[in-house]
Amino acid sequence: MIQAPKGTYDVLPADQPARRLLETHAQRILGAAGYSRIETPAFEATELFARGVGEATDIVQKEMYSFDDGGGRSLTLRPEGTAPVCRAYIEHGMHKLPAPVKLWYLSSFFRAENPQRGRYRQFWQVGAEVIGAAGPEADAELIVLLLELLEEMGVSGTRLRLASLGQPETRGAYRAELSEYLRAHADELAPEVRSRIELNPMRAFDSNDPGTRAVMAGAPKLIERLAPEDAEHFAGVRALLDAAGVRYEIDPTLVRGLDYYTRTLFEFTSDALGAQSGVGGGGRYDRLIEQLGGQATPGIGWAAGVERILLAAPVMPAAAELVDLLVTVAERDSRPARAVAFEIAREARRAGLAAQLELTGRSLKSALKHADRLKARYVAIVNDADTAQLRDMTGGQQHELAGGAVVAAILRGSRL
RNA sequence: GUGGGCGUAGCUCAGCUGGUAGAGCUCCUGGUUGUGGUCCAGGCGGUCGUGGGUUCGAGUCCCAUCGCUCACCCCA
Repeated sequence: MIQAPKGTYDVLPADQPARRLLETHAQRILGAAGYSRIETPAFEATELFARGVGEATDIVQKEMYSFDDGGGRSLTLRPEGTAPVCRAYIEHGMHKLPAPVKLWYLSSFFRAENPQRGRYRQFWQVGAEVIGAAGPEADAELIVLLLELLEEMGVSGTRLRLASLGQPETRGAYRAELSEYLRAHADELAPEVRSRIELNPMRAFDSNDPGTRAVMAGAPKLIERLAPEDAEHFAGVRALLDAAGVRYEIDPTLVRGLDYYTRTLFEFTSDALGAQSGVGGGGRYDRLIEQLGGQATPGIGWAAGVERILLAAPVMPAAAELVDLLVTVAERDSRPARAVAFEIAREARRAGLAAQLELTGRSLKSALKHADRLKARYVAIVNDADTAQLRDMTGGQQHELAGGAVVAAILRGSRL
């Protein structure tokens, strides 16, 4: 049996209402704040991600679906949304639009990871980007919008973690300082932490090992090393969030797997999820546009995982679709009756009714049973070319009328 | 890439220490000489993930393999 590829899944009809709700909320919340929807290609030049996301990141190193386009160019199924949006911003000269440019998207992304709860190889993200605004208001606004979306969806047990990374130079210097500190205390660290000192020293902050924790308590924090302007920007963001009554915690150990972040970094987690507890997060990327060949332009954005939001949100009962009319025939083999039934269904739809034609040739008993399950209000049973029975399924009353009068009778009957 | 758990009808599952497959739901037909929602009866539907092995005999034991799932890692 051919199955969906590992880490992918079918969005079945029963799954649609919850997704549609998310899309509706995103459209309303972001649209009201002046964000326009954008859709970029599912694949891009590999170089876009190598340069944008960063050569050294896990995403670029081992998680990209890359392929040759047949002409010697390397393309990659997009693993994230910010770099493509920035590429589109540059390509279409959006810097000439009134700043800032505010965009949102709801798209699927691809990463070659081992799947688990809340983590797929093709997954969906809703994301928002503000390009061309450097002040802390943009940061705070974006955070508040994501919070509103999560609240609107009923995502439970959320926490907001906040940090500032400063500038890449600050971060580089800090990283060297931290590595040096860890090396000096190497014999007190857990082996797996020790082996990652050069690779990812920040992970040492997450360790549960007692010895490591003791060492980390005295370790230098990036937030303490921020340049004055960056510290001021961060204080500005915090002041706005405080004033808005948004609860958050400062987490100096917050790390994200993309190299382009500067200054503000944030992440919402939910304890309703499994190991993949992040529902959405983002940060500022003031160097990215320039790095991709545009004019130096500040930017900030977030992305939230659709699957994770849905996992952490209450399950939606599938609302039954309304069916006004099911059209069937009294005698399965009557061709004239079938022709009239076809015409009645068509006429009903043109009149704005939700009308279905019985298509499988079931017995009349079965057709009525079917209508009952569909929650159809009326069933039209076509006798022959001229007459039909119109049955009201709520009460069971039924009367005979001309086939051409069925739709009019329903419209009369359902008028309130 | 690594580790744990699990793979029996479309779905949810049963099948004791090995004796050559079952239930409920769904679906279809009939009970109603065309008329639903309850009820009753019948029917459709399974190479027991796959391939080897042990055995007179394997869904049941052993090995391998594939898939799903959770976790590590990382992230949405």
